[in-house]
Amino acid sequence: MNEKKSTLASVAKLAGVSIKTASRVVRRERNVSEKTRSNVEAAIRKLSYRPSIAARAAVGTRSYLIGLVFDNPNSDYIVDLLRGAIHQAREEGYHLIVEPVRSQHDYMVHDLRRLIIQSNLDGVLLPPPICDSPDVLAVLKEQKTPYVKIASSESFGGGLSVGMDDVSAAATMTRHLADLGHTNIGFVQGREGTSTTSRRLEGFQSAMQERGLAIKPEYIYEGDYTFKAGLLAGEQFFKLASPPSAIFASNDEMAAGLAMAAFRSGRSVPDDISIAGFDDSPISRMIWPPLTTIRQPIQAISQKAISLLINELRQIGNEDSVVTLHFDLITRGSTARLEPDMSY
Amino acid sequence: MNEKKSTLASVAKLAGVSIKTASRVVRRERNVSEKTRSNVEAAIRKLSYRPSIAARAAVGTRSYLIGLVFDNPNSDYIVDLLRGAIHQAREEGYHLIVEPVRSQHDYMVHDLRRLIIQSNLDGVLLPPPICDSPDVLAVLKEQKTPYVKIASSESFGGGLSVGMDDVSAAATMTRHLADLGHTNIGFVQGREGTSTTSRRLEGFQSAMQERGLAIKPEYIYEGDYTFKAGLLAGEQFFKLASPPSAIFASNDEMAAGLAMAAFRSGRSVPDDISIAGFDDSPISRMIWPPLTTIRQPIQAISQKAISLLINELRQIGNEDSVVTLHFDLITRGSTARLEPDMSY
DNA sequence: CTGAAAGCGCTTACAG
DNA sequence: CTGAAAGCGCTTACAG
Repeated sequence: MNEKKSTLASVAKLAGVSIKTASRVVRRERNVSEKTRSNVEAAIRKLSYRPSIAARAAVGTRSYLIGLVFDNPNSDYIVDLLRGAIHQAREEGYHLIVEPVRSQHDYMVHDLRRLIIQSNLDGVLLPPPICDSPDVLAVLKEQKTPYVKIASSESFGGGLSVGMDDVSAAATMTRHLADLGHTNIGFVQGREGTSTTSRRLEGFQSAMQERGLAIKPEYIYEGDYTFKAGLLAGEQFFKLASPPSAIFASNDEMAAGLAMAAFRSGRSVPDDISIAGFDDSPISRMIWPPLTTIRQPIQAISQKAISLLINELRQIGNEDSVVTLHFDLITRGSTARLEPDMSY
Repeated sequence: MNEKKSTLASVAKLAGVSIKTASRVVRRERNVSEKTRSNVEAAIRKLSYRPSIAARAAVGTRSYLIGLVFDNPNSDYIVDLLRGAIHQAREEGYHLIVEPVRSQHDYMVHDLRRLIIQSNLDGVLLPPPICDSPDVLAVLKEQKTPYVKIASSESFGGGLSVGMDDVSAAATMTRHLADLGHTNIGFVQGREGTSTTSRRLEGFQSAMQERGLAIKPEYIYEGDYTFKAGLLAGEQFFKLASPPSAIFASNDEMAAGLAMAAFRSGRSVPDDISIAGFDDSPISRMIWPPLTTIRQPIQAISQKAISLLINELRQIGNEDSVVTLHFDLITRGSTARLEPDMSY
């Protein structure tokens, strides 16, 4: 109950060494004898000592502050990212400074520069889409501030990067639908110009080819990641003489739109039509039946990103500057085996 | 471009005063002559000086760190709260430490205590539902850490509190439906036991009475804030011999479920049935037609909350310890005037 | 491998 | 109304 903050001095005293030596152990420097190290470590444990970030930062060279700069309309994504990043940062003795920006505004670059200087940020975490902003990367380079990009398009701008394999995830979903017996599979694309859009399409196409299934032009709809695009895609598909028996949308919102279109045309999901999404966003569980989808390990991604960044700051370095993490196929009620008597 | 961090010493030098006096101006203390003050303020502006939070914190008494502790599944709400809080905190020279917790876990209280001690938090911001946790309030009181509750149920636990008038918001929405000519108005409640649920019901009831409209028991459905509850509510309403011509759901997800039920029963929104939600959450714009709803000034609420908290920390004090902010009625496509020939 | 000294940018008592 | 001094908890050179 009566916890009190312990200091480096108290640790040093308990271990019978100088403050400097205690500091060396805390900071995992070399040149400490094994015996001294274990003595100090025992004292640290006993006093449950954690270095004061404030004092460290006061010294000047480092702030032990990492910025999470975001301009992303998807709050669920951001909060998940935040959870992973906070956890890892705290683990390594860093604080996280969250900064929401509006990338379309001119003063965004100015604000960012000010934030970096003012708060003396050691490094910055860059989720999409801001990770693909040349202006932002230019400021970071000008300020010589290290950064990690999350799910960036390719190796744009260099630097550290953590992401997921969209191509193989989309291929996995496509194979799932094929495995359920579907051969007429529709696909709804995301917004043109974003890297996920083309990579998810690529995964769909490669799996279709792999299974020897035809990709009919009328089964591909150019969407934009909105519910309404899914609704329109569904209306168009269901007007066809022979509509697809399964549709894979590039995200969950469009899949929800497809489900709405299905209901409006009197079709039942998944009995009459299987629908699959991507992202495992909350809407995938908000509608009925819930959506089969792809889950990204968002927290793991941001944890890894922080970890790469801190290794860089400590000049430990990283084996790979680009890390790709795995995804999960989540099967729920919106997809089902194609019943032979249902096909026309 | 070549900005550099300016220090209190540089400000003092430029203004021709001691560091201590410069500090007094920065901290808005009394006992500084008008002339000296304006000199120092000019120097501050010229050097665009901002105090180093780290150095301040190193001194010990204050950390200039405010914790935002949350356990809320609604990410959009949290991110909005975050925007307002970050903005205001930065404005006042504070940093925000974000801490996601899981209130059902036993170690949550332990983690919170540790966070407060470790990071030496000056104060804490408590959004719902954690603002109603007796355990959390107990830790805060034990640590003598000031806090502000957001949208707390009544004056539970004392302390500072900022929220919105749910009763009057629900009444406003009900009047809107009555003004459109609806007399048979259904209502879908939220989850039993939460304070918003009873307050929104209360607002509905009082406005109905005010307009002399009957509240039929079969027009009230006990929901739980989920999409599915809205779906089930709709199915039940539409089975009635004379269903309502307008339905007001206690949140947007349930309203979206109602819309889905309407479509499935072959009804058109808003021509056959008007539907209204509450919260102005993203789903209200994700479905078609978009929902008429109530918008809470979430960012303004968290700004005000931070401002109250900091006044408390500075021992300036606040006029009111409980602040209620206003809401907006957002009319969109899901509600329409009741056409005489449509009523049966 | 270990330590005594100086200093980070600020604030808190204490004087005048 | 204003200032010189001491110190916050740590780190960075510099010695030995």
